[in-house]
Amino acid sequence: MATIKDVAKHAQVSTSTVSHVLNKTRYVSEEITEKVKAAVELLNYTPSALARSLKLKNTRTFGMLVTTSINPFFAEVVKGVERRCYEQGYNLLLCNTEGNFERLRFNIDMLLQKRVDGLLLMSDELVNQNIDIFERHDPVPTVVMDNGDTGFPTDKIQDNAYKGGLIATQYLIDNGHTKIGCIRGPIDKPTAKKRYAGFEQAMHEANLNINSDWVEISNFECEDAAIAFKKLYQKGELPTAIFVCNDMMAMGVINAANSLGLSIPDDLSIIGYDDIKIARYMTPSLTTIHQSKFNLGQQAFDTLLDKIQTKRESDLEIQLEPTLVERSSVKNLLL
Amino acid sequence: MATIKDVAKHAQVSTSTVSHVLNKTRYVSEEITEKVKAAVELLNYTPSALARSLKLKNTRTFGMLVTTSINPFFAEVVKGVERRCYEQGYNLLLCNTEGNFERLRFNIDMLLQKRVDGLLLMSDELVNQNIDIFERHDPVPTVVMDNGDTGFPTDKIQDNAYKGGLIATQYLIDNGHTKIGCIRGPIDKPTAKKRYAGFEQAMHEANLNINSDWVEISNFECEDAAIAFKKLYQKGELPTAIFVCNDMMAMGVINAANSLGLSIPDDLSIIGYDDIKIARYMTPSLTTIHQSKFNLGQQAFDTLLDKIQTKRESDLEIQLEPTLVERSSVKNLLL
DNA sequence: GGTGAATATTTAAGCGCTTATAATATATAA
DNA sequence: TTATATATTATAAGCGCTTAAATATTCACC
Repeated sequence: MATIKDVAKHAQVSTSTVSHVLNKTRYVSEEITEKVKAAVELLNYTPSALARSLKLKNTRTFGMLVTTSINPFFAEVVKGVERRCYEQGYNLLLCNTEGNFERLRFNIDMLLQKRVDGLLLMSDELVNQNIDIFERHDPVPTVVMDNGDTGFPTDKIQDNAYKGGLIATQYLIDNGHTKIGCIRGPIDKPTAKKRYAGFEQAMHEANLNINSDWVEISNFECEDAAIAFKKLYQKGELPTAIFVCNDMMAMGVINAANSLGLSIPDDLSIIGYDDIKIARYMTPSLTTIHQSKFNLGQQAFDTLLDKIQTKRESDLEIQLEPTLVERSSVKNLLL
Repeated sequence: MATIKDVAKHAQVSTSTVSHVLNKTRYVSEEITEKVKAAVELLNYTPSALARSLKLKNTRTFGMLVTTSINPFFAEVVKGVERRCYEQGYNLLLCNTEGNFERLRFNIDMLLQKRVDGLLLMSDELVNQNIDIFERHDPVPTVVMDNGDTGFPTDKIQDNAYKGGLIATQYLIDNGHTKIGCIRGPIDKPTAKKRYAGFEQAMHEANLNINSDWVEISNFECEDAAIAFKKLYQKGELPTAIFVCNDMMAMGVINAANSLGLSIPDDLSIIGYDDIKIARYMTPSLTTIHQSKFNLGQQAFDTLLDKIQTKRESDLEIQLEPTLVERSSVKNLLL
C-alpha cells in the first residue's frame, strides 16, 4: 500500500509538500500540485487515517453504546446519529450491550483504546452502576441519552417521559375512559418510572383510582407484554383502556388481545409510547406518544460535537417534548 | 494521557518490557511483571489501538455498509454481525447508504482510510454500479450479502430467494388458492427478481395464470406497499391471496386492507417474506418465509474472518435455505 | 550588484506502539 | 578460571503521517 513517501518520491517533492497539497493547509504552486496529484492517482494512494489520527490526536470517530440495535426505537435513534456523522465526516462505532454489564465495560474499553473522540450512551445497563470505567480512563466527551442518573457528570439528552405519560393518560380520560390500566416498563428503569409517574399524576388529577389488577410490569418488549396482558386478562374484569408504555409492547398487547377475541379499539383501547415507524402500520394504527427519535439522535450528535469543538466544560441537559399522535387504537366513549 | 513510555519510566524498565507484559508475548520475570502492572494501574494507562494498529497493520475493525439500518431486516442482520464482532474482539463501523450511491462511495473511502480489516456490504446501491472504488484501492477482504452481481470478485452470502418465492407461492396453492396476486420489490433488484421468479415458477407448475392486474411493484417499504395495494384494490376483483415479497410490505398491506374494510385472512390471505421479529406480532400473525438474518450476519462475519486469517484467495458463495413459517394470515380454502 | 522581505519548499522530530537485534547477567561445562 | 550456553532485559528502528523550524528561491528597491 502506497504511503505518502512513495507519493513524494514519485512527484519528486518532500512529504511535507504532499501533505500540504492533500490537506490544502498552505499554498503550493500550481505546477507542484499537479505533480503530486498525478502521483496520487498513479499510485492509488489512500492516506492512512491511522497515522493521521496518531499525530493529530483525534479520530473523527464516535462510539455509540446501545442496549440492542434491533429494537426499532434504538434503531431510529442510531439512524439519526449516523446521518449526522455522515454529514460531518465522522464515523460511528456501534456496540450493543445486550443488557450485559460486562459487555458494556468491555466495549467502552475497546472504544477508548481506539481513541474515539466521543461517546454516545443509550444503554440502560449504565444507570446506577459503578462507572469505574470512566474513572479509570481520562474523561472522554460523552452524552447520555437516557433518563437515569449516571453518577458521573455528563451531557444528557432525553425525552420528557413524565409529561409523555401524563399526556397519554389524559388523552384516554378525555375520551371518556375511567377504567384505565397500564402495562409499564421495569421497576428499576428511570424512563419506565417517569412514564408511569405521569400516568399516576393524570389519574390523580382526574380523581380516578388506579386498580392494581390493571397494572402489569413488563420489559419494553413484544413478547413479555403479550404475556403480561394475558395475565391481566385472566384477573377478571377488564379496563376499557390501557396505557402501554412503549409501542413494541403495544404491538404485543394488540396481538394478544386479538387472539383472545378482543377487538381493538371496540373492546379495548390502547395507547402506546414512542411512535416508532411501524406504529402507524399496526392494525389498528396505533395512537401513541411521539418522541422524535431522529431528532434525539441528531441532537445528541450535535451536543457531543459542540462539546468537543468548544471544549465546553459545563454539562448540557436537553429535554425533548413528547406530543400526542392520534390514530385509531383509542375509542371515544363520549360519542 | 499516559503512554507506554510513562509506564516504562515509572516501572523503571524499558518500553519493550512493558509491551511484552501487556501482550504476554514473551517471558518476563514475576517481579518485573508486578512492577509494570502497578505502574499501569497507577497511571490509568490505556494502550493506544491507533499506534498499535499503525505498527501491526491491522485494526480489528470491520466496516459494514447497509442501505438503512432502520429496516428491521437489516437491523437483525447487523445485530448478528455485531454479536460476532464482540465475541471475536472486533469492532464494527456501521454506515448507512440511504440509497445514495455517492454516499456509498464516500463511506467506503472513509472506511478504507481508517484501514478496516474487512468490509461487509449489504447495500443494493452496489449492484451493477461501476465499482471503481475497489479498483482505486488495494483489495480489502470483502463479503457481499446480496443476491446481485457485483462485477468484482468477492465472497457472497445470500438467501435462496428463488426457492423462498417458490415455497411461499406453493403454500398458498396448497391451501386452495388459485387467484393469487403478488406485491413484489423493485424491478432492478436481484433479490426482488428472484423472489418473483419463484412465484412465477410455482404458478406455472400449478398451471395457474398470473393476472397482471394482481401484480404490483413496490419498494420493500410499508408506505408504498400500502399504496400499491390500494391501486390493486381499485382495479376490481381481488385475488384471494397475495404473496407480498417482504414482511414490511405485508404490514403495510394488512393495514391498508383493514382500513378498506377487508378482514385478513377471511377476505384475503397474505404471506410475507423475511420473518422479521415483529412478523409474529402483527395482527393477524404473519405467515411468512423465514430466512435466518441472525445467521446471515454471523456467517458473513465468519466468512470474512476466515478469509483474513487463512488468506484464502478463492471466493466463497454461501446460500442459506429459507423455510416456511405458518401463522395466521393465510386461510385454508380447502377446509 | 547587494540587501532584506516575502514566498516556496525541505528537513527532521515526534505521535505511541512492536519487535528484531544487541546487550547484559547468570548458570553450566570444560 | 575461562569459555560457552542460557535467560532476561534494553536499545533503537520504523509504522505513515503533520508541522515547526530551517533553508532555498524570488523579487523589489536602493
